[in-house]
Amino acid sequence: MSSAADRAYAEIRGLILSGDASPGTPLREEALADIVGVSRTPVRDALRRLEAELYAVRTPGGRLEVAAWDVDDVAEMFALRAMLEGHAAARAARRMGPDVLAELTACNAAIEAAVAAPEPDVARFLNENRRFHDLILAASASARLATMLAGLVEQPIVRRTATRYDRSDLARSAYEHGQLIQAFTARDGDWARAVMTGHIHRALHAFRAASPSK
Amino acid sequence: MSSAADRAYAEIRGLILSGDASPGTPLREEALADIVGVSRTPVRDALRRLEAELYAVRTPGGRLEVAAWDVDDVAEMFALRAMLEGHAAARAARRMGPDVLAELTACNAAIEAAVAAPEPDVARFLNENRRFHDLILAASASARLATMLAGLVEQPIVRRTATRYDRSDLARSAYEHGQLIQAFTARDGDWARAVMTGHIHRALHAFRAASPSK
DNA sequence: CTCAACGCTATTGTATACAAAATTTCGTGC
DNA sequence: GCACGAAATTTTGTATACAATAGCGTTGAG
Repeated sequence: MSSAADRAYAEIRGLILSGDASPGTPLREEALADIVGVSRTPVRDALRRLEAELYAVRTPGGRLEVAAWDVDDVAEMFALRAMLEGHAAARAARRMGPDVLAELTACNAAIEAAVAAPEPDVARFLNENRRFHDLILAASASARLATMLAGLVEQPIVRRTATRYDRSDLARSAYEHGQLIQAFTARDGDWARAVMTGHIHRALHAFRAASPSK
Repeated sequence: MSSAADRAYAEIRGLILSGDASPGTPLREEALADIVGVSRTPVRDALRRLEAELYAVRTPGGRLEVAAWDVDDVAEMFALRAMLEGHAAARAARRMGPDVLAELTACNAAIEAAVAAPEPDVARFLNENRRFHDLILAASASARLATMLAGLVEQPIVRRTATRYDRSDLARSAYEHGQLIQAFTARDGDWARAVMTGHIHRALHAFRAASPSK
């Protein structure tokens, strides 16, 4: 795909998620173009994507600024993720082939290894966890689901949640993945949906517990 | 908002939904710019939106063409709508104020009037039906839900479904709306979700029944 | 001193020109 | 006649210039 527009997207998104651009900060095309080192055109493309994903919101006059995500917004994102990933798991269960099943099993073995290490390897946990969920999403074979979930799975939020996990939380996560694999093996969509929904909801509550207010 | 880009979006979307641009038709920026009567820039904006909403898909080489929606895709859209609008109804039930409740009641009265007419007024039914669902979506107070549902509620599909309805189907639809209002009055989110989910699923089956194959 | 109206500036929207990439077509060798 | 490759053409990506519009400050009157 396009290089300049993608770099602009990644860079601006990084500015927002890192907090360098705090909520309410105006997102001016020319200023961002200078920062990224490209012209306004690819920056505009990037801003449109960020707007569609609600990283940026439009002021009455048509200007863009960094969106403010409060705790409720994040909770809503988790709730939507729980529904959509649950749906993805149900679809995947009906479509799962032995090859994907083997990949998932290997992936979760890596997760368990990361958890079982003397000092839990959180970075590896996160990478493999992401891969696990991506495999299921791919197996669900729904382009629409993939598009909708793209803007919903915030690695920075997942990370903030996971870094609050102690070893037992991480182990529980791996255990739930194991249950998912069982549900896939049994081709039981309802079971897979239930496990996945619970899986995400537990993450929500871990995030909530780690949040300051409310 | 921007005028040229919006007109381009509406016009190209119209070409796709009307069938004038059949699935697989290449969407070339310059040709579309000539058709709409604007330059490539707003056309590009429009195409990006259409791509995000999966009206257009990208070929390996980065070119865009009209997406092919088969029956399964439409069924998936209904399934996602059922989940998301069910969620919206549940949220709305917890947030519903007496003013919105009154609007919904009036709106459904208009729907019942359209159904009860000697010759059912399908156009009015569709308009008020859309308004009914929009009111609930607004009451759910979730910008993210609104964004996700925007590309999912295809009026042309809703129309194709509704035009297959006989009077009893239309009446059933109005009845289900009445149940929703009851659930909102009782502030019962679970009830509202259940009714809304069923409401959409019934529409899916009406659509399926009217579809040629499968 | 306050408020409103005007003009200026900043910012986005649109058009066009140019660069890069991909596809197609034509030619050449086997 | 077919396959491979290179050039030409088409198409998209990027940059820049221009137009339109919203926001803001200033100035003047009441």
